[in-house]
Amino acid sequence: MTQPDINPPATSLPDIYLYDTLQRQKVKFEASVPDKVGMYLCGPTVYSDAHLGHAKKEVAFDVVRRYFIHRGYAVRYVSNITDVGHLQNDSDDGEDKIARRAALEKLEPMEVAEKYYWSFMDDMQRLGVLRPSIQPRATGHIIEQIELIQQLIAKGHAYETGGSVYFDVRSWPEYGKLSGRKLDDQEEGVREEVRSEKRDPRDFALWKRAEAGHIMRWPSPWGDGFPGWHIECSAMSLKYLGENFDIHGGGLDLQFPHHEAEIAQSEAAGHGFARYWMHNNMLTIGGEKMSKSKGNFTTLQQLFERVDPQIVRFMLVGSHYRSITEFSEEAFVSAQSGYKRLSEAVNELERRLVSAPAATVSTQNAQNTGPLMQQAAKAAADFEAAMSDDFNTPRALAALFNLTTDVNTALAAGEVSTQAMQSALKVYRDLGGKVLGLFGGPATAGTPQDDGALLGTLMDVVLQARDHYRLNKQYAQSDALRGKLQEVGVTIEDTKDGARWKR
RNA sequence: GGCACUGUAGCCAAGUGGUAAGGCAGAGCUCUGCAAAAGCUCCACCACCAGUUCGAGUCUGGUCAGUGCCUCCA
Repeated sequence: MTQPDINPPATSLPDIYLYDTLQRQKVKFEASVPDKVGMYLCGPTVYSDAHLGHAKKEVAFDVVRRYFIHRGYAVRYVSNITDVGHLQNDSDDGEDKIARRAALEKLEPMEVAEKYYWSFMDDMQRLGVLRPSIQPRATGHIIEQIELIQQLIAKGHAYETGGSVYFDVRSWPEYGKLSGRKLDDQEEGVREEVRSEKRDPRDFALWKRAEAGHIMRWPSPWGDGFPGWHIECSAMSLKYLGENFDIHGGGLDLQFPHHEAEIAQSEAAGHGFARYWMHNNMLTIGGEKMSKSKGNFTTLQQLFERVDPQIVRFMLVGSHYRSITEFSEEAFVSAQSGYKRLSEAVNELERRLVSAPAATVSTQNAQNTGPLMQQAAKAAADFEAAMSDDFNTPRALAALFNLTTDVNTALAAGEVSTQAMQSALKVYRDLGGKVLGLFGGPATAGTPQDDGALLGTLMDVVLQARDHYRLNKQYAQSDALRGKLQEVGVTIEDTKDGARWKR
């Protein structure tokens, strides 16, 4: 992706408010270090292909990041890759997810991690998700994780037993503050614990002893083993973002126990942790959460075979990140049409700007400058207001749609000053493009100047032939030509400036 | 069972107590040889009941329906 440019925000731009899960309300964002934002996002466990639910999360936080950049912040965006195979469940005989996959695919565990890591990266690139500033891997930070565990043991918040180390939940009264759980409330609900080495069934593993045959294992002060699921995020965020970094993000389903455990580990070890917590809601299909375990998922690769990634992204930003997004085939048909409406307006503006350089604009067209200039400014202001209010992308999108009506109206009315067209185009490019991540990919409908010179010339020939028929009122022939072209995906539109084509 | 959350037009989806954004689909009209594109117009008793208020989709209580987390999950 192109790097967003430095566009110093006007002083009148609204303060940014975000919904903090910890405080359970929208709060004004204030950076811990002026003009800088440190973000940590829980990344994928790379043992299978990413699906649409992962895309919702990645796009949601990508937009948050992009908006901060737009507002002039330098963002350090850290998103981890979990390449340690965590257990399928909490019992001793649970299988390691990556090892299981490795056996299935007859690959080395690290081959599995590599394969799905790159598959994930490909998917994200196609979705227009900016690459993280730092993308640390869990297996590359075993030492940091061990150190953190040692700190917890030293402070009496963790204990070793039989080669495993557990976090002592009872030693940390704040455990439960993020998810609003009280230890005693849960007592009833916790299922019977098979393993007896924990002091309390809710204690969670920081380090697990590797049983014989467990492939992914590392030496530690407690013998060969592997890190618990939660500790990597605490260790890596501390290393790359330091204490009291700004924003920690992730899926709502990670709120408990994962994020709860992260906070407990970091703070019990004596480190300040995230200042704001953001959680995206789930993506559903048929009213049910799309998830790997339910098997009701559509992988991004499958999806991209029939839906343009830009359309997928457009659909995702069409609902708020804290709302449930209902996915259906109909949603894509709708998104396709909606996105086309926006991108056509962008294309049309570009076409006009190419064919009507500023120098040729006569002063009598200046009357058209006013309305569109103001409308573009209003769209930008509406967009900023929406995004500043907890990243309300649907409302931001509505501002672009309103502008689109204004643009189409102005263009249909006659010539518009290049200045007005440029300011409208700037709204699409800077806000829809750089902030929402749209209009950047291959989804943008091809314009003649994008295509090879040969194709352009050929089309000119075809259109000239068709014009000839039309001038002679040989409509059967001209319509046949149009029909043929439509069959191969080329649409002809007759305008008062002559015919044009697009695909 | 515990803890959260949601219920807005055919579909998707915003909504910060003051006569319901936006998109898709649909209907009519304008433009057009036709079509497409575009524009204009039309299209919601905000799950239900009660309360607070001059006024409630928006606050409070209750009812119904559904979802998420409490076990791996974005």
